[in-house]
Amino acid sequence: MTALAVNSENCDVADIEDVRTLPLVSTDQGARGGESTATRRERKEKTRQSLLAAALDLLADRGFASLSLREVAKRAGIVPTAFYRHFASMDELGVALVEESMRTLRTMIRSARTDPSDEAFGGIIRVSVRTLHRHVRAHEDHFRFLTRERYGGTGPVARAVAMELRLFSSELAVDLARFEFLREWSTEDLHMMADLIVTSMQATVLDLLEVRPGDGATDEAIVKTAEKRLRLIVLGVANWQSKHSPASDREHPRLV
Amino acid sequence: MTALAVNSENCDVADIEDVRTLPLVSTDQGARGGESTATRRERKEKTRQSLLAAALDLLADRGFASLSLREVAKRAGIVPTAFYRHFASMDELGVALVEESMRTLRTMIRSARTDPSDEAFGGIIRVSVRTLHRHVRAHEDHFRFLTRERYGGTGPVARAVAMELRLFSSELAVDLARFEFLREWSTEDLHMMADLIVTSMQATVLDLLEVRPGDGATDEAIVKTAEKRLRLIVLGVANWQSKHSPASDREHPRLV
DNA sequence: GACTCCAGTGAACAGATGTACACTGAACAG
DNA sequence: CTGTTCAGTGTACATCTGTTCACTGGAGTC
Repeated sequence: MTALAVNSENCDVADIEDVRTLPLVSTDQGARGGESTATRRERKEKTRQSLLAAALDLLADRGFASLSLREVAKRAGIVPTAFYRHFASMDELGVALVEESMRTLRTMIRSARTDPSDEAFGGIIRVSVRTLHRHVRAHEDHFRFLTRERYGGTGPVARAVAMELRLFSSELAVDLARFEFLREWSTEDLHMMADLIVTSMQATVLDLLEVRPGDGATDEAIVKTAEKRLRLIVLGVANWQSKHSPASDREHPRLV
Repeated sequence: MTALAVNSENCDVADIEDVRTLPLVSTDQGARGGESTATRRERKEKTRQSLLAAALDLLADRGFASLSLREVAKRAGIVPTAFYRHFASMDELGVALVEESMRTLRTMIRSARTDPSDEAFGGIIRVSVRTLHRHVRAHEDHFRFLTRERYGGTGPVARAVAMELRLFSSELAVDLARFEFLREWSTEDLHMMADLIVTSMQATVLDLLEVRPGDGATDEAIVKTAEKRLRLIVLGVANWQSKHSPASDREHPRLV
């Protein structure tokens, strides 16, 4: 138990970050072989990545809860006990996986935000859904992990995912607030709308992850449905608005 | 292995149904004690229910995949090996649980359908959401199980849930088709709309299941948000309609 | 009353699991 | 060159898992 505590103190992410502040000039001296030999920290980081990759790999068709430490270690090519050099428990590995997956998701958001799309909601919808589609296909494992653990999980992992997704929805609400004709909406309603959009997007992700080759439903069809769904929501929003404040009966940028 | 096969042949639901066709007059003769003594089939059914209840109980804060046969048996008050008298595997128990939960859900639908609500969508929304709320609170375990396994599970259990939910969504689409001003919608679009509604309802269920006492969010707030979400969707639908077929610009029954 | 059936028992198994412990050897610091 | 650090190894153990097998005793049948 004492040994475990020591491990958890020495092998955290925090540790790696701390170490970065130490003098690491010795790399020039140490890394002479070029490839076979590497600095100790490099090696450690590498097997850490192996562990994460191994876990993600095994998670392709199972829940995180059914993953055993030994299994992950074996697939990563290390002995079970060496696992503790990197994570104090499977839960910690899981949280790290959430962070990694969330990085993917955030990259997607940034990509969608900075995309050259005009002010029209219709353009935004098309671009957003296509961005989503592209990223889901490029990182299926991450998205699968996130959706699965969000609803299926229970431990610290599920909590971490839930928190991040709530944050995500809030950010979207802020984005929405920028739109001219949503200016008069209450924050509460904006959040409601953001949640609806996020929920709808999650459904799309699920659809994309569940298509089996030769299942009838193609990616194209799913994307089209997703766009329709969002257009439906936006139409509701527009109408809602004009109902509550007649002043905004002026033209909206082409909506659909 | 042979023994197992024999068990799975003898202990299915099918078996119980078959037995019903046999002469069961002997009950009059056998059940004399009144309560302590019971017919053999009654006893069996009772411990079967115990098994299902035990599993559902354990599933309160865990995934089905992390449930062990021994655990369930122990909580049901029987020895592990006796489990096989009722189910050939945990998966089979899981599927039975899906059926039981789905019965709850269908009861809810029927209750919502036959409720005295006028033709107005607004009334329907209010009644539906309140019906949902009531049933979720009355059978939290069932709803928790269904949502968790739908998204988190992987095995036959998850497949069973997915199938039932798809069916559910289809039924809703048929219901929607009855509305006057949706008559011109394509089946495809109706399904899209039904999916959106079901998805939104699922989100509501999740919200309801995740409130912790003293979490800020009350049941009332969740119900209100849920109603808003649905109203938003319906508004979108109404507008969509009037966009695609100008003929229907006539008055809709008061929508919100 | 004698015989069959079968839900539930209890001991036993092979395998997997998490984790403690003592170790090795190469990267590292002086 | 010398001593330290530490990622990774191998052994070991207690615990839990699914499943087998032979059994018991009471309900059900004739």
